[in-house]
Amino acid sequence: MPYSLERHGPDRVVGPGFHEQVYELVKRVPSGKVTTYGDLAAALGLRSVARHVGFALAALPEDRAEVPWHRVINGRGRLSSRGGGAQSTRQRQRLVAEGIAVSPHGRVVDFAELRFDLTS
DNA sequence: CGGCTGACGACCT
DNA sequence: GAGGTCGCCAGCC
Repeated sequence: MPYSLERHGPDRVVGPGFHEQVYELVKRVPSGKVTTYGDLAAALGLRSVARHVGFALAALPEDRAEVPWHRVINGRGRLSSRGGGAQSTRQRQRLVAEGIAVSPHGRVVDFAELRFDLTS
């Protein structure tokens, strides 16, 4: 079973604990820059919770527009959002709108240089 | 308390 | 590059 709002409704995942910490961290990523699930996890002090960072973003409600979730990609510099393809397309368009080039394969061009240092 | 599920990552073939 | 395996652990039944 994939993620569903039925089980992980906004009022259940937003607010307490982990998810909210992830959102606060993502909000620090400036326009034109990107970060990774692993970096966010490391910034939270738990390298191993990268998967949960992804899960937290998957559970991000539509009304949390202040959280730039589209700037979060995986450690290999690729877009990995699911949301049934449409979400991935939206992420791509938002990145391009910020001046970030994305290859046909979904890889962020010059990923290493656009990668935002969360610890700075 | 036990089991399940992953927007991941490191590593291997 | 393209697949597969395994470890990780918070939040939800």
